[in-house]
Amino acid sequence: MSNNLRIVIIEDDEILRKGYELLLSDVEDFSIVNSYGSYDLAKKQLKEDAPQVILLDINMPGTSGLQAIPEIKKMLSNTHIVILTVFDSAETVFEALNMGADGYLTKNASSEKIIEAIRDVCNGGGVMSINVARIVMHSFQKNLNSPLTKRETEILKRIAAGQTKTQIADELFIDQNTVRSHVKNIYIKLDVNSKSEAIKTATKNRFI
Amino acid sequence: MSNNLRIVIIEDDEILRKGYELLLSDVEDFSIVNSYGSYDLAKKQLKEDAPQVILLDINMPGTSGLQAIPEIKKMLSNTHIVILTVFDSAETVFEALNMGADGYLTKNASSEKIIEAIRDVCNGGGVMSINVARIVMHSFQKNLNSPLTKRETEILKRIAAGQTKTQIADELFIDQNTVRSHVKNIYIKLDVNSKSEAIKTATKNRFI
DNA sequence: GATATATCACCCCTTTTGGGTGATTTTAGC
DNA sequence: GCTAAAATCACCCAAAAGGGGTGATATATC
Repeated sequence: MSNNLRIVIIEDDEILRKGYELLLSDVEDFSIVNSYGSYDLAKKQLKEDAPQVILLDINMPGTSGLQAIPEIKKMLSNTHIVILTVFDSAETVFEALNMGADGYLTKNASSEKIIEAIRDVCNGGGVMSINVARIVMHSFQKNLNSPLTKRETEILKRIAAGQTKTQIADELFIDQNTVRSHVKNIYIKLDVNSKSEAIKTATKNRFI
Repeated sequence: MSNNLRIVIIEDDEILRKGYELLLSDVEDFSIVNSYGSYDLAKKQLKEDAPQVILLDINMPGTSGLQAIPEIKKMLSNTHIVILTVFDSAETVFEALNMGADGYLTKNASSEKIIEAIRDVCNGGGVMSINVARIVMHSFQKNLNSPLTKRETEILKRIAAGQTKTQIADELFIDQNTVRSHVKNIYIKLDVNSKSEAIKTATKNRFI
């Protein structure tokens, strides 16, 4: 009993919260030590709860789940956070991962997936449900209709990496003037007239 | 029969290739139209094969799977590519996704997963197996031990986005001298003395 | 053979950068 | 409440990089 996996649920929808509680307390080696309707309600007691895993909703009254992540991480550095939410925009996913979430499941995840995810994060894994993976994957796929040539793309990538034209010229074994020439063409094609604009436009359109 | 899902397998290991063939040809609405031991062997006939899905290995004699992706995409724009490989370094995964792969499975994926993945990509989804998801997730998680303060991180992010100190000062409503001051501290903390080095170091260590 | 791409050359001037040395005010941790 | 860290601003300097203009040439690619 004492070696059970300690779990806390933070979810404002009472039906869902009770549902998760029921589901997870049925698992032999899981212990639901507490469940809360918001992070604000949870935060004073989390230290005492000392959970290994927190199932965290994002959309909650008061402090949002995203804001809560760094606070939890600070307070309980060894606790794994699994986001369990309906939100699945690319921005939300990335922000959650950036904040330090160990997993991101959407609420249509099956019981087995949730249980599996809890075990996985405890073993140092990261977990995401398939539709989240889909979002992440798509956000990586380059725009195939880039107006930039191969060389121009190469150069713009390096500019985005902070390299100067001199460095780029050296590393590509071409003249600085050639780099300048490419950069000019890049600016024309992207309809910009500075480095930052070029990076912004190219990033937004996934040309690099 | 004519409405069957047309699949091509490109995999140099004959045992595996035959195994996949056997597995997938058992699925009612799947048709293995062809299978090849390398992309070089496949490329002349792929157009004729007109597959909806290609299962593609990465490590193959001749043209690698990664190099093959853009070629396939160009030749068969509506064909979905699912990488099926033992390689699962973050770089490889990202490169494959960047090249335009629609899925990335590792070879320990179960039969059901592979079949599910094939159906998923045909429905416009992206697919990744759990260990790949793990890699992707970890590569997103910021280094929590960054020596940089919040403000310094903010400023370095903007420098990485190609903004000049003037622009940064304007957008953050602070003086250019303040930005300069922060940048100097950033350089000291990262032990670098130029923009590009700072971006490189910070990116490598996931400080930004 | 025409068009796109990649390569290089020289002009101009303005902006940015990086280094140095300082100070003041907030903010945050103990 | 004290102390240290962080954030803010000021002014010096010279070198580097940036951006705009206008060209040429070779090599692909179609």
